[in-house]
Amino acid sequence: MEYNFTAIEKRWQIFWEEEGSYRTDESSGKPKYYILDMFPYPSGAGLHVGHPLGYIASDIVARYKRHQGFEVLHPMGYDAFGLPAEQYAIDTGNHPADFTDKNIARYREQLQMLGLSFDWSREVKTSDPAFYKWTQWIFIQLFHSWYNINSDRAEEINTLIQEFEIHGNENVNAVCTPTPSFTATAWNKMDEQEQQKILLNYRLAYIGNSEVNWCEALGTVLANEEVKDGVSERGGYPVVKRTMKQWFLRITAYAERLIQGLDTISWPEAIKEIQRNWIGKSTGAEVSFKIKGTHEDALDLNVFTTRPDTIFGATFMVLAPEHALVSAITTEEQKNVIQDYIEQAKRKSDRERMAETKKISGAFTGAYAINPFTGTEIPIWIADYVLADYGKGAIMAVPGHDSRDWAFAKHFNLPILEVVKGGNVLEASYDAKDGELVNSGFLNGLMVKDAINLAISKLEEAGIGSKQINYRLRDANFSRQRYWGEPFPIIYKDDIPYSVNEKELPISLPEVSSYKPSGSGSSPLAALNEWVNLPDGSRRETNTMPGWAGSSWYFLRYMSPNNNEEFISKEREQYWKNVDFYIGGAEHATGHLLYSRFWHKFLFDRGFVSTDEPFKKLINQGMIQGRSSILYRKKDSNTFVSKNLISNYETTEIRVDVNLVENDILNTDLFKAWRPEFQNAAFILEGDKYICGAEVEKMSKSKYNVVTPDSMVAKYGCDTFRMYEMFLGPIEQSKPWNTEGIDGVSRFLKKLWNLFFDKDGNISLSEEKPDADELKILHKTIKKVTEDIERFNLNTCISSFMICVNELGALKCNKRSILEPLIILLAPFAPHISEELWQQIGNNSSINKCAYPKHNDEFLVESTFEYPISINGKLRAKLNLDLNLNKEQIEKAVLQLEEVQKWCNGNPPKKIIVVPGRIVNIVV
RNA sequence: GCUCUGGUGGUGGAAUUGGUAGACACGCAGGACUUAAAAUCCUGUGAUCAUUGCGAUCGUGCGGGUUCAAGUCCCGCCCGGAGUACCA
Repeated sequence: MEYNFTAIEKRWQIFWEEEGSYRTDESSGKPKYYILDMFPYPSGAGLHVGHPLGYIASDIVARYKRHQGFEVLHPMGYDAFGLPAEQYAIDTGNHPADFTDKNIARYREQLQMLGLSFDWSREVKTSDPAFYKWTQWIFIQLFHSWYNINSDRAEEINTLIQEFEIHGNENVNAVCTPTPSFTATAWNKMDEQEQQKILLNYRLAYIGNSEVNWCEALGTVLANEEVKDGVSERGGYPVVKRTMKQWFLRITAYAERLIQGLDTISWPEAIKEIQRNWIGKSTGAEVSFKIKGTHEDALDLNVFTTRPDTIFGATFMVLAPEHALVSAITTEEQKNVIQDYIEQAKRKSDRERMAETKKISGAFTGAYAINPFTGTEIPIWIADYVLADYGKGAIMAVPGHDSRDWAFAKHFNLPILEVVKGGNVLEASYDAKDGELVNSGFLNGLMVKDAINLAISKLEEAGIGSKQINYRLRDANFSRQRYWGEPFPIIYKDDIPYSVNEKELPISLPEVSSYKPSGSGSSPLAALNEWVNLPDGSRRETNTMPGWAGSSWYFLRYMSPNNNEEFISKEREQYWKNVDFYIGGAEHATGHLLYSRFWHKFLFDRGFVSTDEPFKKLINQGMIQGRSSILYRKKDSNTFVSKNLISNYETTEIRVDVNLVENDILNTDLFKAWRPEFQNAAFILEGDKYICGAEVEKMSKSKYNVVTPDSMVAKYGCDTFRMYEMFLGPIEQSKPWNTEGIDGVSRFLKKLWNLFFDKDGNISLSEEKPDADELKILHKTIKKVTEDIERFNLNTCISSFMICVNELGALKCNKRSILEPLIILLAPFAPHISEELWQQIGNNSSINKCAYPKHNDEFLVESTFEYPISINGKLRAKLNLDLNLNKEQIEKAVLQLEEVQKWCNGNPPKKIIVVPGRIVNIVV
């Protein structure tokens, strides 16, 4: 019987579907295992061969865990809100939902074709009102919460209101927008509007009037994570800073816990490091400087520094141009200079500012600060190398020990002072935190570390400074001026935001006539007068939520996807807890993976979930790149020159569809038919072949290098395709797609198939007892495959299967006792062929229900070992010896070898190292 | 610049605790079967030299070191990929 993969795969996919093989059942009483793939955005292009890499890997683990007796949650769904659908809607006038649903249908079809064991009954999409009802609900919880530093967690806003009513805000220790202090009496006297304004300073979802990333081309603001190199991540349009009223989420409240939590989860070190850097914790001190000529209680200049030890070396101060004190301290003579500089800085876009980082610029305010320890007067400058929104927006410049300050000092001819020994401050700044303090009064003679501590305690004693920790992380901008996103569950009364009643959820996305952003900074929803303006005079929030809102919690929804009463069923949450194993790309390191952790910690604080990290283990699959095929066109002609002949001609390169090329040889007939302009193409061949060039680059339509899983499955079957994707190499590594090697896997499955059939094509298994060799082959494979799945080395599993089948083939083994466990072992990797063979050999229930085979060490015991004999560390001979021999016996046997005698040349060996069961090394 | 990664045959890759470098595949070459091709099977395949046989030397980005023994550990460099970028 032929191995007809098309028929086999279809048959079992229908069977599993009908049988409900992959339905998850929380009542099974088994231990749970939650394995998750990252939420795909269903793009119009569908899947290419790179996408399924992670899906296949997670599917193998899911199936393996089921065989191991776990109840497995392995769901799939769609991050369905997003810009491409909206852009399509703007361009065509069609509803983005239609476009999205069409794409989802295509995605699902492709995923099902791969035999992935998802529980499709749990499929979710973020654009479904039944889903975003709960995204809006979580937002309301954020709105109704504040972060209490004393209890170090988020609490319901009522606990804050109660505190205000009794003690005012004097004892409140919260992560909040700076708020003047008030007493209980004052609070109780305030009217509703005043109280709400104050509460907004404390809420975890709040409205801020601050600088945002405005992207004119997209007509919306973007989060820091959505801006790369001064342009939008999607589309690459310029982004400028602009002050707007926006919703923010107070993620900064969780900065420390987001760092600490990294130590408790099993993630790639690289991703953890990216998150640590993104959060950007730095420890130092806040120091307050008096300004010359102002009174005691007048303006102080506060700075943040990580090097309080170098305070004696501070020879000037620098403020950000936007700093609040600038206008107050600037002297009459310097007013114009400063004004000009501020204007000039304002005009620069982020991009220009970045491009000009090497250019040094600044202006002198005319004012002086007083060094609290020396009394020295220090000139105060402004410069755009100091950022307004980091630290205090002001620094004490120590040119001797900070390279940026040094460059600034050189440029403006300011004094440079050495206060830490170790470098030559006339040549370059000495930034290392290592060395002895000099020229520094009471710090002299101390090493940097001790000096930092002493400086801080002196500052604290004098009441002019304290230890301080700063984070680079900013609160997350949560408003988008877009149509295709979740509407906010917020209405305004007299400009004060209130959450809508939870019973009114979901606030559905209304129909609009135009999907275009208004451009003035409001969304298409703002044009819907009837929707916006409510009968009682209040009005709705018209922004929508960003793309990452739904993806920050979707993995919880899979646990109880149809629950209409709660965002997550309590008992289901108790069972599944969090994701055991998460697989996806590394590109979400500072977006999705950080926001999800933030939301999860928040939900944990508020008692809605019982774990404080969402994803216990994370693996990043590598990218599969495209391998483009290149033709060389003779200049100004329709003649194409084969690759190795191009040095004789002047040629230009063009890319050709990789589907017209096999093993780098162009099918010239297909090429002529590809496009009308190539109909009469001529070729200069090598022999009778046209050899193409190749380049590795991103897989994309425009490069004609897209290979789809559909074409691979049609040609080789999905079992072969699945195994080949795994065989390519370690899952984490990026590599170019190359179809050539797939034949090896295809041959392997045919060889396996043939083990089950006699030469007339009839199924034929022997019931004979297996011999020691056969058992060894099987159990060696079981051991290796099991260990490798546990380590997630799926590529070497495939090699082991190949070795096993090759060895059994050589023995012509067709014994049931060997082949039956083998196909169970293989079932997670190639489920269809395994199920087919399983049922052909007389089993009636699905192979999916079988327990995974366990290896038995007894069958693996060897009695002899072929020792590699090296002389001076180089392999010279081999010798088969009994493993029971002791060191002396081995030594004796080895010395008698002719080869050894030859190398010894009559002299006794200097030294012999014998590692029993491993190696013998002789030093001569 | 800083941080993280990686560098092994013609190609994808293996070597899990310092112990036979190149498993397993692809490709290539030769052979068998065939009228022929495809498919299948067998043999060979790191490089150089020697080839009548034995063999010898080199070899995991480069240069050092530790060790009986280094792809693996240590020190210093080079190159690629990713992240980040005036973060005080």
